[in-house]
Amino acid sequence: MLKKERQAFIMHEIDIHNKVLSSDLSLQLNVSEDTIRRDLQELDDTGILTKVHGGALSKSFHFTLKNNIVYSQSEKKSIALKAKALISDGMFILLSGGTTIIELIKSLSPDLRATFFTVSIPSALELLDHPNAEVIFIGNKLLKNSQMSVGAEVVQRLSEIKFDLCFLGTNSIDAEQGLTDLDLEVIEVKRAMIASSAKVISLSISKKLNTVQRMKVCNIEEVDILITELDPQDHLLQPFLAKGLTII
Amino acid sequence: MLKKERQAFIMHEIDIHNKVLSSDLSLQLNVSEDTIRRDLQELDDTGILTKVHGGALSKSFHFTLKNNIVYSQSEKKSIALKAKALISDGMFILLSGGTTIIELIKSLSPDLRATFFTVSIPSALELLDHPNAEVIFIGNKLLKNSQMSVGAEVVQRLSEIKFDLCFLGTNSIDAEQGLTDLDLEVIEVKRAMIASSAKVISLSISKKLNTVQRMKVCNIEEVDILITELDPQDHLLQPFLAKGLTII
DNA sequence: ATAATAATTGCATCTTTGTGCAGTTTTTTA
DNA sequence: TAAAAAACTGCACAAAGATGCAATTATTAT
Repeated sequence: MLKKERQAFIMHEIDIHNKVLSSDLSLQLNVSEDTIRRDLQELDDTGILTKVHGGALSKSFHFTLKNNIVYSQSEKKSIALKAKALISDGMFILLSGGTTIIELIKSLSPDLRATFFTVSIPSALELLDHPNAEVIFIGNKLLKNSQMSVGAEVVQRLSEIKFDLCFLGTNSIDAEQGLTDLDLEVIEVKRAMIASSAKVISLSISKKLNTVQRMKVCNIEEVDILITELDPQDHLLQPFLAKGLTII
Repeated sequence: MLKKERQAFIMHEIDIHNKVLSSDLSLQLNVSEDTIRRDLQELDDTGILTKVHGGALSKSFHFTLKNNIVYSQSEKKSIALKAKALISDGMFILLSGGTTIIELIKSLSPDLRATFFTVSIPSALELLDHPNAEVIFIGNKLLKNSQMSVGAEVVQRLSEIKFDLCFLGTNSIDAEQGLTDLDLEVIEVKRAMIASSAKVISLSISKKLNTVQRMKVCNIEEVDILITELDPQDHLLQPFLAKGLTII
């Protein structure tokens, strides 16, 4: 294969995915990573992509990244690590949206082979970066703000599948009021998610504990496991323990 | 064999494969690689191919690489503007993935009120930025590379809805071979998209015209309208006109 | 037709380019 | 902060390219 061909392939990949990994390209094109790095350097020199540690980004993507630098919160990372331990090979796992869930996906071992279902586009995109995850998006009408699908069609599809684990990036959780949320359509979907799952796990940073929104999703008893960044002995968690939840 | 004959053969190979290797040509034409190199140099001087280390590339191929960002973008914009004119309020519109489709979505008037269906995540995300579009994602298993959903479930859902317009960002379109693509699962979905739509519109930048991939999606007659950045009188488009397509 | 001239081609030689590898340094991650 | 991943550097070697030269082939003029 000609060098220019290889570089055209790299640009093609960049067009599609907005990013490339040196390691992937090395495998796909059957040349050493050094060669890929040299190609990326050349392409960067001509200015049509931006080389970064590990690979390269499209010019436009790099621009957007620079404009919203996200400091990924250490609390969410700590929650993600605890949640990860519950997942094993072969499971059917249902994921909601939310930054905590994104952290969980990022922290997954690349070797994990499981089937992930989600109704959230950001979660789906993050899952697609995982080399061995089977990703299934339950689609229908999309909400503009939350970028998740809602509606009867979604509820129906969810009811047809039995999931091992359901991870909810929870907005508001309270020992008395249970899970609550803002949007009627979101609530319907969350209820369906909970109903179809053997174990429901709520991921909540501590400041979301004991907060209540307008509309009820379900009672606290429907949640099996609550994961926060706090120590399980923390006094904030005692009401949930009393309700029979497992705290991690 | 005359020099001109040899060079004609080289150009023929370039037309078919978009590239040639000096070593291959040397064997096929039974002359030394030096001679081939001199031929390629001459052809490069006249500007009808681009000589590179190891062989030569077709102009269009090289063009793609060199001007990836700026130029092909403007072609796609021109296509998007022509396509936009076909859309009006209240329509049910089905969109594939691809950068040309993204351009189309970006160019839509903010006042337009229509319902958009898609199987492509990038298209869905772009649609969500439109203030008045109703966005419906037909979800199922997601392909890692193309970020689109595939599978029987998708085909089934598509078959249940009747769309006014279907815009396909076409990979390969040929007057004789029709639409072709690389991936079996993608083909199944595209077929279902075409079957459920009153009008099928193919958006193709000119360099995708008269190219063929491994697997057939449908005959050219199934496509109603072909939109390119070229003038409808362009000779490249005559074969499609002859097949009864509307050219814009 | 044929000699003179010009163009084409292959080969030998030297130069440049492309690629992988080993050792070291930098960056990222746990 | 230590271990792992990625990057960089210099080097070796193979592949491809350039160039001058001689042999062959084609073209032109007489």
